Amino acid sequence: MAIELTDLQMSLMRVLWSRGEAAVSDVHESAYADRGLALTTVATILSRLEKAGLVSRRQAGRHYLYRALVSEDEVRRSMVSELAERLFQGDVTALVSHLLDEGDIAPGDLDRVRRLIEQKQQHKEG
Amino acid sequence: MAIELTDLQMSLMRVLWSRGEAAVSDVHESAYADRGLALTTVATILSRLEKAGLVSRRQAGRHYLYRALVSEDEVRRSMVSELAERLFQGDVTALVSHLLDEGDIAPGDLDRVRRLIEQKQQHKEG
DNA sequence: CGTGCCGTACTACAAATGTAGTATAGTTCC
DNA sequence: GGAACTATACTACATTTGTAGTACGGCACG
Repeated sequence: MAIELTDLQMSLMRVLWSRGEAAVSDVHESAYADRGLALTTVATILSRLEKAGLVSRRQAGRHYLYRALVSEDEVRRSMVSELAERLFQGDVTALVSHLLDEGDIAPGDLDRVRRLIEQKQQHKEG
Repeated sequence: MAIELTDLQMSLMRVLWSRGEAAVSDVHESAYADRGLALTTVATILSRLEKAGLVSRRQAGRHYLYRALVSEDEVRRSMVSELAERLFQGDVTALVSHLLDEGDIAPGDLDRVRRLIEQKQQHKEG
């Protein structure tokens, strides 16, 4: 169940997530902007992802349409918890603390996060 | 500056972080508990880490003593921000939200986190 | 009907990683 | 001094990933 995607794989998956279904050339055009990838490179990655069971494809005319088999949220869950495991021995709270400490969060956002927590706590109580 | 360590590398680094300096055999004994690694495997990883500039070593009698050149916190910062980049396009607040949403945080810890934020906000104000 | 284009399949290759065996050099104990 | 032991160095190999070239098959247009 542990999903680990690299930057490159993520950038292609993102296209599939946003489009639902996409041909190799579609993915290529979207991902090409970021990185100067050859079309065959995109095709290779997509077939590898298919072999790995992360995407499926169906014939549509003469080309294939690819579709993600895992949701972005699943991937996020999996990868974040892998990271928490790797860096904080699974202590998610420690990860949150780390994030708060690092100061990568703007003061305004800190407030937003606090309200998020309060909301969450009221749900529990309610 | 982007540091990316795999599980295996992390488990060896952790030994170095906790001991300060350690011989291959020390690292092996500590990491062996987790995974049934051969001593030469540990040696290989350590020399690769040295080549990568993440650890240094000095002769001590007939063996080497290894020492980490990057701190655990540096590694955490780097890897967490890589992940935030990869999964949330760098939006750290989104990562925090995700963590709060996933419910992997015990209610009590949620409280702890909230207090942490309040503290942090008072520091800013003060 | 032939030719060219489009898209996929197959092949290739270097770097990194997990994993470990073998060779070698120095030390220490009879 | 020789034998055994110990720790490191070197070599090896499969797998994954990034990256792309080439070959091949089918549809479309003239």
